[in-house]
Amino acid sequence: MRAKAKPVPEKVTGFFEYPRPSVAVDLVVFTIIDADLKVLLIRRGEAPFKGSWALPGGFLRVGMTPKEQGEDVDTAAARELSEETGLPEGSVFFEQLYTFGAADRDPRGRVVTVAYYALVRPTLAPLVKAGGDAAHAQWVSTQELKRLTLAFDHAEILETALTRIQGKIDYSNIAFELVPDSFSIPELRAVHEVIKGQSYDRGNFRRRFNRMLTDGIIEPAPGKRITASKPAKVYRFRGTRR
Amino acid sequence: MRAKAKPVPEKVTGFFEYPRPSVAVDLVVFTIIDADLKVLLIRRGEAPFKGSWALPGGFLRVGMTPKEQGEDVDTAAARELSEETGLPEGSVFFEQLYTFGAADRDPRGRVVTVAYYALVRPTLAPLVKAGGDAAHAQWVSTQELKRLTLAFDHAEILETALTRIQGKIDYSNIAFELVPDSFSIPELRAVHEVIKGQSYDRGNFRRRFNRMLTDGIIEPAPGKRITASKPAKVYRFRGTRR
DNA sequence: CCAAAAGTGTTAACAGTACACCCATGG
DNA sequence: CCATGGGTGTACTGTTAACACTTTTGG
Repeated sequence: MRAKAKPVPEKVTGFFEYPRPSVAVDLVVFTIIDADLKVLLIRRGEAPFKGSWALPGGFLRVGMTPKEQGEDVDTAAARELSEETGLPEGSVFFEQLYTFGAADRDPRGRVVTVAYYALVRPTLAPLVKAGGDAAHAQWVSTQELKRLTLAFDHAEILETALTRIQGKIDYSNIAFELVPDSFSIPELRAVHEVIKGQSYDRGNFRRRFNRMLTDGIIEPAPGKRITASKPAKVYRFRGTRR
Repeated sequence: MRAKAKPVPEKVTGFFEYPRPSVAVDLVVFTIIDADLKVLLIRRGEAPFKGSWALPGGFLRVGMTPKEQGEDVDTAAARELSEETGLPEGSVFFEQLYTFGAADRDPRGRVVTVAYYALVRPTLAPLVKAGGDAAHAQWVSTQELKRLTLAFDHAEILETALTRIQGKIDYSNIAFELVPDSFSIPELRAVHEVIKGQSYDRGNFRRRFNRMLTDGIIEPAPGKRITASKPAKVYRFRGTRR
């Protein structure tokens, strides 16, 4: 059912003649501060939804000519992520989440948004508000978030992101994106607990961890964690450090 | 060369003034015929990639006014799916896959495509070519597909879809979308084997299946399968029959 | 030495794997 | 009655889960 509908000029299907939607990129940026899962939100300064919280994001930059067609959607996400957090590109893990395309999701006009989620290491999280464009961005706890009303369909996007990371933490390495470069087993366990909203048995978690050790996914790191009690050994993740 | 964007009424952020990409929907439609996983492909009739195989798809219909903003992206996928297969809407399972947004993925201009995958019951598969617009659509085996060159980035999209269903079949119910309404255990096992490209032990697969029985996910159905040997009992999936 | 949190050990239930064997049917 | 493929049983192994116990630190 391509361009059958329309009379077609030579060679080109003619799809340029149809109205096109705007394409946006929205970001669900997570971090963990004080053993609490937080999301980066901005306060909207303009209508619609003026004054309410929203996910950071922006529009895809599109070129005018076939030669210069603008940026990749992934590139746009990386750019926005860097702009909104003030952190250098490449320092934060991110991944495409889902595309939201309800016709009426933006009252201003037709906007299809490609949502991404990102995980900021707690080491970097405090630096975020220093960024230029990010002056209005804030870390909001996912706890108090239930009481807030978000702009557009951003509540749904956020819910999708939460579900995604809750699912992926069990079979992927995303948990390592939420701890410092070297970390103790209890620290990693705390990350799992915060994200899943449940507690894990110390011993059993440790055994799972040990399998990763023998599999070479993680390795011992120098140093210890100074706590109020017995100090914990620290480890390092031996994986793709983008 | 393309329609300059529209002037914008007051109050609006002005994103309408920027050039916008076209948004397409592409479909990876799977079925199983003769114990072989097949994908629905079309032969392109126009440049670019004239004559080569491509995924079915089409452009998102976008309205011109804030009141009439066109169809949801999901709706567009459902519509395309119905048009390309000739099957009624709602008869085929489909789900969003991933959004492909490389700037140069279409030489004609900027096109961001939201890819979906769909699973057609083998009962319906033979009816597909009867559909009006689908006269040029064909089921192609995923085996011989490796030897073909697909248009645009469709090879990558297809690969992503394959990986997705191979992953999901283990923890979801998508396998039931590739068998008739009533099916035997060996038939279901064949689906798993075709998709994963490996064989499963009869007895062990049966045990897994039995757990679903006691969990009430499936239930016995009337009838038997007539084979060249001992007839198999048939079952029914008690789930969302979209 | 005592509280607190790291780290170890033990056991039972369950799920995955491999494989041997029985059963119903068509030819 | 035999080949074929459905259906069952069993023994081994690894994983999960619950929980008790030991060790090392700071105060």
